[in-house]
Amino acid sequence: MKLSLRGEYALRALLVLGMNTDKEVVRIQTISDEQNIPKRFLEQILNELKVAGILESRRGIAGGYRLKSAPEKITLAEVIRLIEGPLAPVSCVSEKFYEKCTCPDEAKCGIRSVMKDVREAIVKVLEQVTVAQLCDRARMLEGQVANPLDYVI
Amino acid sequence: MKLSLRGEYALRALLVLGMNTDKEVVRIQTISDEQNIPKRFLEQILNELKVAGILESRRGIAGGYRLKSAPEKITLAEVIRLIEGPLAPVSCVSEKFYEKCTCPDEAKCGIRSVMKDVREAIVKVLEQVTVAQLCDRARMLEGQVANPLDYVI
DNA sequence: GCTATACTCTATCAAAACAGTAGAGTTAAT
DNA sequence: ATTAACTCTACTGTTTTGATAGAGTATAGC
Ligand code: FES
Ligand code: FES
Repeated sequence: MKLSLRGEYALRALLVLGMNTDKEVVRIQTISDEQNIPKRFLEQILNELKVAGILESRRGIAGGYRLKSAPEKITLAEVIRLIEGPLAPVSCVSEKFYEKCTCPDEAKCGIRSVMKDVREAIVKVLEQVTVAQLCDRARMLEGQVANPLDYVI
Repeated sequence: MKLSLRGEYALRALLVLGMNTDKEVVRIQTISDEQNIPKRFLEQILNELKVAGILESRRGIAGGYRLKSAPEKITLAEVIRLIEGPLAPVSCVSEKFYEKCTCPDEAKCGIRSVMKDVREAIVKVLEQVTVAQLCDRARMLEGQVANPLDYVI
């Protein structure tokens, strides 16, 4: 049930980019330093996110990456699906990456029934949370109030 | 976020054993046939479940496996934790298998905050569902009413 | 006691996934 | 022109996964 490091790195990079939407672009080196991610490995991941249309880049000496669309538009679910594949614990309950499994009868499978619930629980969280919210949480944890409205009774 | 085949096989074997609590024991061969699981692979898995105290076995010509405790006592969470390890998507939010990750500051990590929610969602399902309930679902899907009480208004 | 059959234990193995490294190439600001 | 950044493709070592193999041990039934 684990996320690969590749996936974790992708999310952590997006967090950095989300925190720096004021800047034109952020360099790979900066993200790499800030998050302890091997630079050459991170290059691949960011490029993959770019090809997928989540990031855009500028090349050359003042180059770097930035989010292509608003941080509110990018859900963690889509990022993880892109990097990792299915969110579902077994492929036979996956919506986007369905594959039938070796069970004799999918329609009567108790495991499948439970795993559907698990998938739904996971998806519910990850499709709701956007990069913007990820950043809000990070700001909150740093003691900076992200949104004062949260504290109005 | 995927379960390995090993874990899936374990659950499917437990489903069969749960459906056959009336019998003294069930042979590996029977489970293997019923669920399309490679027999020699399944042997290892069942033995692992036995060593962990979830199953018990009888050897010899009338041998086989059965659940050691009541199907209501065995949760899917404990089985998956045994076979697969952590339920959490990243190790830094795992309760039973905690390991710190490469993030610069765990306490201020937005990813970690979200992944905690995901872990909780997964655990909520898998710690609630027992082998008994797994069997109920399977019976339900087969059109047999598992428990007539469910239909009393 | 013998035998057939089932579980037990350890080892091995091929293929895939994972995590990372390397190098040559392209772009663009100065 | 230079330099510092992204780009693209390939490779490599390690670990995990999904098995398979073989020798050994227990037991029911004759
Ligand atoms: S686990 Fe996929 S159908 Fe049974
Ligand atoms: S993901 Fe583990 S602390 Fe950031």
